[in-house]
Amino acid sequence: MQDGRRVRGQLRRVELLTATLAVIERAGVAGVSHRAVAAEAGVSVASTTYHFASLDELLVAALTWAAEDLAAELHERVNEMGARPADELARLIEHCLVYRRGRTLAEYELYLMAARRPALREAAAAWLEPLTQIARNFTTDPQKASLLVAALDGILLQSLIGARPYNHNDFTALLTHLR
Amino acid sequence: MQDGRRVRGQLRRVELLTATLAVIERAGVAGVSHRAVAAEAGVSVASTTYHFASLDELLVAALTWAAEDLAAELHERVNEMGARPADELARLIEHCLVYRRGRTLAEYELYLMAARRPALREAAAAWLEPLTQIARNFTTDPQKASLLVAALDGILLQSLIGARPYNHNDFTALLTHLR
DNA sequence: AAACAATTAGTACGTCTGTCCTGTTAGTTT
DNA sequence: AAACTAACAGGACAGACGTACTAATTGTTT
Repeated sequence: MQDGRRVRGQLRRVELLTATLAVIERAGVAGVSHRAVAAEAGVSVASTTYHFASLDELLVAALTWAAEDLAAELHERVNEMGARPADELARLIEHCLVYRRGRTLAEYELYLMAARRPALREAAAAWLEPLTQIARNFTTDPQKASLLVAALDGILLQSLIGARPYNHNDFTALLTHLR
Repeated sequence: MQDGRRVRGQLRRVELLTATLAVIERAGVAGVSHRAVAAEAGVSVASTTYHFASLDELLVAALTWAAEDLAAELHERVNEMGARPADELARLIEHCLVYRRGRTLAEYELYLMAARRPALREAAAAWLEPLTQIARNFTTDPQKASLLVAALDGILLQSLIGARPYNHNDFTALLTHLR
């Protein structure tokens, strides 16, 4: 049988990771500290240092965890996507930019972290995997698919920053060039 | 006539901004502190706090300054670009990813900062302006042009992270879909 | 029940941080 | 020359930080 202490520990580990994501949504990666995360989770500081010896370890874990989480969510959406992919793809982007805006921004901040740590390349690449799958669902041409993945990244980024507001019709119009 | 003290002050201001960019290239935005910047510039701490009262002010100034700097450089390249735009565009991207890799990464970190401060939206948008111009040089269709701008952002980002290595031929092949 | 292990709480230490304050230098104006 | 001011240096302060250490708590094994 499972050790009850360990399952509780794993639960708290997840609590700490979600708390970390919450902190990042609110204050950015810069706002992450053992104390801030502990406060967010309603937990003692020692508990965070127990599960994640260093801050770096915490951030790395948060990145990989967020990547898995996003992959799982996107995977669901991929399965539901069939009839009118352009419209549904647009709705997905809108979802990321409106209802999940903070989370998406947090993901991009973590995403960029990977550029400085080779150990995270794999996790960051996994991030793109479900997107690539969606793209291949949209068009069979592999070149157009990878172009679409890049464009999705760019559109999300630019809209997050507010340099270019998101517009549903504009976006679906763009997609017609990639069928 | 100009005040000699002020012109020296402005020079030091620029020195501090380039030092800030250098620190960001080396250690990321997270590594920026008054002391780190002062050390990089070989200057006393008080000098940085004199020119930029708060750290935030320093980062904001660094962002807008970097944006202007990049815009100026891209503007030059736009003028030289004529004969074979696809190839030259690919060379530009390669330039950003190889010879200017650290700087490009720094720019993206600052770029993302704008998402949390509405005051920076304008500066971030200015960042896209020369890119847009290049895109319109490449194709007359405005939709394809904005698609290209987004794709450029995505490709740069993904290559910086190392999730997708840059390949010259692949890239020029992608561009054919956007003529 | 007793020995043990996983987890949590409280706390303390040294370091680095942002920022302010005081004095000093150098250039400008009158 | 004297008053003034922009620019700079050095230092000091309180606070937040990462992290290690010790004890207490809780669950498991024997």
